[in-house]
Amino acid sequence: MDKLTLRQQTVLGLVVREYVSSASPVSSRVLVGCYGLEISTATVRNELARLEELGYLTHPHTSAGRVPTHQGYRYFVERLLGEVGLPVHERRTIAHQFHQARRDLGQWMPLATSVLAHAARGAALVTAPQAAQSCYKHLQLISTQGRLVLLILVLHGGTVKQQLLTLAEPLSQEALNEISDRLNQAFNGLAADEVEARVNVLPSLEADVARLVVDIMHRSDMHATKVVYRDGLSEVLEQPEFAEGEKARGLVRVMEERSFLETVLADALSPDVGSVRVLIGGEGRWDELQACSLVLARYGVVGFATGALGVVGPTRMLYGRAISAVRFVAGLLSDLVYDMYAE
Amino acid sequence: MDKLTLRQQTVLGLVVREYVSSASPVSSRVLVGCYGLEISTATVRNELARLEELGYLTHPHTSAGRVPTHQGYRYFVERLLGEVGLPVHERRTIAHQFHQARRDLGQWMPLATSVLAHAARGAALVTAPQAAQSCYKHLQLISTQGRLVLLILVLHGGTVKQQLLTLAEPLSQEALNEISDRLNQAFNGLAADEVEARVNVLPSLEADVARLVVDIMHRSDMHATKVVYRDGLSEVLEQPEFAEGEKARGLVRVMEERSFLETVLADALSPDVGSVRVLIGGEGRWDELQACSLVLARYGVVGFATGALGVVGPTRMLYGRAISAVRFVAGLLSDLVYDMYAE
DNA sequence: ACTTGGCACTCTATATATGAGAGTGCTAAA
DNA sequence: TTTAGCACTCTCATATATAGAGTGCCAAGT
Repeated sequence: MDKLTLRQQTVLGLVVREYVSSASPVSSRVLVGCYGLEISTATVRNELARLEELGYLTHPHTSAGRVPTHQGYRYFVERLLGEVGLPVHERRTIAHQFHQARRDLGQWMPLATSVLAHAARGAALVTAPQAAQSCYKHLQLISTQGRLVLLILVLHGGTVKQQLLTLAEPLSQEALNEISDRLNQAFNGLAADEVEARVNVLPSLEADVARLVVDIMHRSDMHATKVVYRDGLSEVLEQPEFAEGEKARGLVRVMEERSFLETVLADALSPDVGSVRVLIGGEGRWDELQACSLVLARYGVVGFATGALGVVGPTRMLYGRAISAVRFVAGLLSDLVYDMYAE
Repeated sequence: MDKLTLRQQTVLGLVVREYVSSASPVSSRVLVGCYGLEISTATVRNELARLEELGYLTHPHTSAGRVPTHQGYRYFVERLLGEVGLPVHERRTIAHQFHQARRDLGQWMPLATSVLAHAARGAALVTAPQAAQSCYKHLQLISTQGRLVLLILVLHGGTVKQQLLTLAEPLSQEALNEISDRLNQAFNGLAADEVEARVNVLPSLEADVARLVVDIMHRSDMHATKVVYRDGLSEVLEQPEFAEGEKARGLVRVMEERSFLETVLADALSPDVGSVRVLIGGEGRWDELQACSLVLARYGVVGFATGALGVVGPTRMLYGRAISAVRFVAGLLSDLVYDMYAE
């Protein structure tokens, strides 16, 4: 695979960079003209032809310049890109935005999504952190009207679940408080199964509530990664590859189809935190992503809670930017998760 | 405005219906052929010309059929549409879906959005209910690590706010529980200002927490209607008016721009619950919506909490469907708000 | 053996012309 | 007031010509 000569690597790198920035097939002339190669266009053409034979480039048609293939992008990302980072001033701006919003948990996910989209110049996807195992923290029953009661369940890590339940007969808020207190005493820090094991020793009403709690916790654990936050789609649609209506529609469909995104994330994401995965053109597994690349990472603390985030763009994407943006935002979110879960 | 003869009304109605279903300009021939009018094409042409003079129809070009103008759609919606309702089996399906999810508060908004999008055949927007005035219900402080504490605040109506705070020195979970209990005793059922008035009589630590609570409640009250849930965008992009890339992009931009949608909702929405507003082609006020119509309604219980919901589609939209879907879903959500807020 | 200038060749994109078809507007008669 | 008839206009699809871009390859040079 690494049979490319140094000059071929240079040429391939230049083709990718030029195509990414210009969006039109790259000719031998601009390669020599704009990048000061010390060789003639004919030589470049020979190299281009060789790179095409090897599968790194293609031709839209006979008299057009070269365009990278998926294999070409992959080689570029893995061997030519080198270590990249977001510019310092951009890192600072982002860190500042997060600092401003740091107290308000409700803002973190939307902010992360929006920031990621802008920094990476693509569409951003972020899922909320998902605990490895739900762990009971606090419960509160709140009377609304008649027999209808609102159950607020706080899990370890700050996840909040809201659920309605209907009592056999109305109870005062005081009575509900007492039940809440007793359950909090009994269940503090327990996992779903441990709560379940203690259900039977409780009086019937409390047992009912506890069963509901177990149910909520189980559901919360089973939930596959669920895509929640999206932003920056219109930025991607500005790209010429989506100028045609049908292409644009395809992308929007993909971005709206939660179950599809979940599958892709689950399939493509490495289980460990910190490493960034690049998925180019669907990697032959997802036709819908033929024209797209994804840059994905997991964030959080393995064993406690993790979430996923990623950037979607055309295959002709600013990989350097996207990768460093994903890495940076993942780091910020991991810090938050660490703060929330560490004891 | 109501100077149209009965026959003109019939013709206008047919043109709108036919154009909505076929998406191509309507000729006098199909009008007579498909709808069994007892008059000749020439007569129809005269009526069409008259309707065009009056501003209800236009011509894309000399030899094309007629297309409704915004004014034409408005007349249709206000005087020709009549009372419409969703088919019974559809109502039943939707009611069933809501019934299934009725206990899980977290599901209501996404479900409402998705259901609305499908029923109305358009893109749906739904905002979470916003209390007229925040009212303290319950607070819980949860220790995470060191001096970092998670504050969970439940407001009347079930809204939950999560916030981080940093203590001057670490406290045990037991100590935090005691503080929570004391504040809950003191503040139960109070509004933000009332909480604020009692801050000074508290010991310093509790006063700090209380000030934060006041801050959260104030922020929650100030928040303008905030668009949160969106679905069905790709359904709208299937429509031929968005086949061209630039048109599609425009729509996506509009749907992604929260602040814009907030403005439109705030401006166009009537303050009372129950009435459905139809906004056609931006009504001259919003150029970005030139090609779109919105069907909007407020839901909830005035004085307690209300939210907004709406459908976005091309001006050539199924107004009857959209209006009845919006009305129906608004009713379901209003019931939920009623359950949550009524005492 | 590699590099390079030169040139024929291919394919796209753009502009232009042409004809069929759709649908109207108008006129004159019922 | 309605209607049949017909000329007129405009679009859309198809065909054709042309300019330009860029390659592939050959033959000569290093």
